[in-house]
Amino acid sequence: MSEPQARGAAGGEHRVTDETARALARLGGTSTSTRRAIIESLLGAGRLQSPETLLREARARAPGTSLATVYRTLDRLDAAGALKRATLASGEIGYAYCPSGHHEHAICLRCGRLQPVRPCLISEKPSLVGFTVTSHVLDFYGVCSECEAGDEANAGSGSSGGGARTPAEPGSTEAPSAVVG
Amino acid sequence: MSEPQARGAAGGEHRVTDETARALARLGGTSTSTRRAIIESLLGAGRLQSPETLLREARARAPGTSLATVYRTLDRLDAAGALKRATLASGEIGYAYCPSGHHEHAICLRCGRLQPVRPCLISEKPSLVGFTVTSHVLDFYGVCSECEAGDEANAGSGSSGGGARTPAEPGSTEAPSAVVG
DNA sequence: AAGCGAATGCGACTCATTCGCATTTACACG
DNA sequence: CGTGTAAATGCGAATGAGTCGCATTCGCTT
Repeated sequence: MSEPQARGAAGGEHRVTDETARALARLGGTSTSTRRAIIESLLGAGRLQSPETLLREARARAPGTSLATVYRTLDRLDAAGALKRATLASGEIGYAYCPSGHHEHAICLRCGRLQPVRPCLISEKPSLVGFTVTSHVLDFYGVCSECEAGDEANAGSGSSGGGARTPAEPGSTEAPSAVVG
Repeated sequence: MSEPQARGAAGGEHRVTDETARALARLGGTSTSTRRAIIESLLGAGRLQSPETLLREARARAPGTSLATVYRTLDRLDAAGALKRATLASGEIGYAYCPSGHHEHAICLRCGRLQPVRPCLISEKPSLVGFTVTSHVLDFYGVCSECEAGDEANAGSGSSGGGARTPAEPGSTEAPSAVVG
């Protein structure tokens, strides 16, 4: 649900634009206003977002944008190995842009916030007999401090058990994108 | 497309049965023949399998099994944190059972073979400010030696080396040949 | 300014996954 | 060793994310 509590991008204006250009370039092909709108929505969020949300935000920048194009753009990003996809605790599927093949993140299953893990924890390949590693994904699932705070604030009124829903069970079905190098 | 392959397990018969019982217990609730059939199909594979394949194999053991129940069983396994789900290179979605919350694997994107990484590379949580980690997933994607061998065997006739994008047969159930482990 | 191929919007379509409900099964109890 | 009851199942319909085909529009090149 969710209103994304617009996070003021304090100070990063220029950098965001820069990153947008880079992402746009990654897509290959021509650079259209629709694509820019989608990329900007993706980058501005800093979290996993549903295609619907992405569409809404993209339309704010480029009216008339269609859901199909949102998916097409995500596909291209995925082909470039720059897309993160995960299923949140709510069941919603979220997408996010992740630059430069960095695929180690901390993911808040409540709000979808995405935080890169630095430095890379897996810098060298493990010794796997009979297996050629081409890429890896390391995800830490959990709850960010803001969501946790909201939790406590809500505790005591109404649904107490609701909080314990299905938060962090390990088996969340996340789907890796085939990140082909 | 697939060979139900008479399960003449030459060695781990007993261990498989044991593991099956454990998995069955994990599901909670009652222990039905349908569930056992599904679990056995899941365990016998040692790789990511599509729900359709799972259904076919389960039916060989318990005729009349329905796809809905396959999904229901997978759901329970997921809730218990014992399910691995991934999309293979062919686009097929595969499911596999992974015991005891171990979530570090080497995954062959061609054939879906799953190989646990041991010992756990991530034994302790990283220091992530403002984030409570509840679980993690570490996957190494690549190609297993068998698929690679099949590749070379096929190479030479046909397109030039660039290829590689040729989608291998979806869900090719090739002959198992030990080694994994 | 004109030409051309890539990109897009729209709506129909696919297909994995889920649901509702009547029926069957597993297990507890007497 | 029958019986009762809640859980589990099968079936087919329903849902919904994601894709496709095609006519139109847009970006870039000349």
